[in-house]
Amino acid sequence: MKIGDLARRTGLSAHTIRYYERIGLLPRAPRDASRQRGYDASILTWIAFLGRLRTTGMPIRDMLRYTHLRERGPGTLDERRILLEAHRAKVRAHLAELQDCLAVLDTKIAGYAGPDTVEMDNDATTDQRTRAVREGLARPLRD
Amino acid sequence: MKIGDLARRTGLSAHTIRYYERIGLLPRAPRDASRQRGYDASILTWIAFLGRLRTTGMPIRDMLRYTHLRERGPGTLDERRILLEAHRAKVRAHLAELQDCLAVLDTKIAGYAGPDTVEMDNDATTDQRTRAVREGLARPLRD
DNA sequence: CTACGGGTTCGAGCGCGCTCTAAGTCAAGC
DNA sequence: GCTTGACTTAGAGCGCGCTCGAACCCGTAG
Repeated sequence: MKIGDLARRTGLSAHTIRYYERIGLLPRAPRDASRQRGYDASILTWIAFLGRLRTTGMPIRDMLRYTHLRERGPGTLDERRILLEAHRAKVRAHLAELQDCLAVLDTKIAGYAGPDTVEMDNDATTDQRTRAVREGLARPLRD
Repeated sequence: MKIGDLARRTGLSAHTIRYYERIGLLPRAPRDASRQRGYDASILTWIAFLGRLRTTGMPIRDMLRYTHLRERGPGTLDERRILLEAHRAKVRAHLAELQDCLAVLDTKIAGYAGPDTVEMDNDATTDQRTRAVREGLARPLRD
């Protein structure tokens, strides 16, 4: 598989793939007679995994740490697990935070849609009234 | 309230608060006799709301759009609602994606922890053996 | 033979969201 | 009066993760 094919199959650009190789996220691909990279299908799973790490907000420097541990072989399993566990904790925390923000957003949007409107400056996150609204103690306001 | 107090109370730096004012996310604060900004407690709720938008990944340019609509008054309520609804949809999608990634991460960590550590195919430059393992032709190795 | 659509390298540039520097003003405390 | 420290401005700089440009090399189709 050439770099263009890989790009199409991963959604990364060829530029990005070369960049990942340059910084060490991807192993140096073997070149053919005209110095072009040739990829094995196995790279797809690794790229997909990197994608998960990226999606969950892992900085490249941490992906590199993981990658380098992996290259050092089975002696680094514990370290890798620890690294992933730490990352998982961050992802969970972020998830919780997002869910919280989403609840606020829901409340606010519900306020906009409310049948009765009092024009007030209430662009708050969780002020008294918003909390009351969420608990069904008051009707939403628009702002 | 002066900018330093506001910084302490919001977790933003004074630099960032000035920056937000400069770009229009925060209204121009009234200055005192020595040109220093004086804040009213009401700014806290607005900053908290901006924080929610930021946490949920809204780019500054969209926060600006919202801010400007808000400044134009009640005639923009519909537009604001639409903007927030669109944002909410993105947040929900992102949340789902994160949950999916988290599940993968859980599986992978479980793989590392097991007494028989199974070679997971998302952590591999999938070599011959790994492919064989996947097809049940060989026993798993640690990598 | 030539044009074209890939690929290669190296290094510069970009968009984002801050973050900091420099040079100055001001008010309070010793 | 002097020091300290928080504030002011305009504007430069930074870290991240790409993204692109320039100049060149190949192999194949017309």
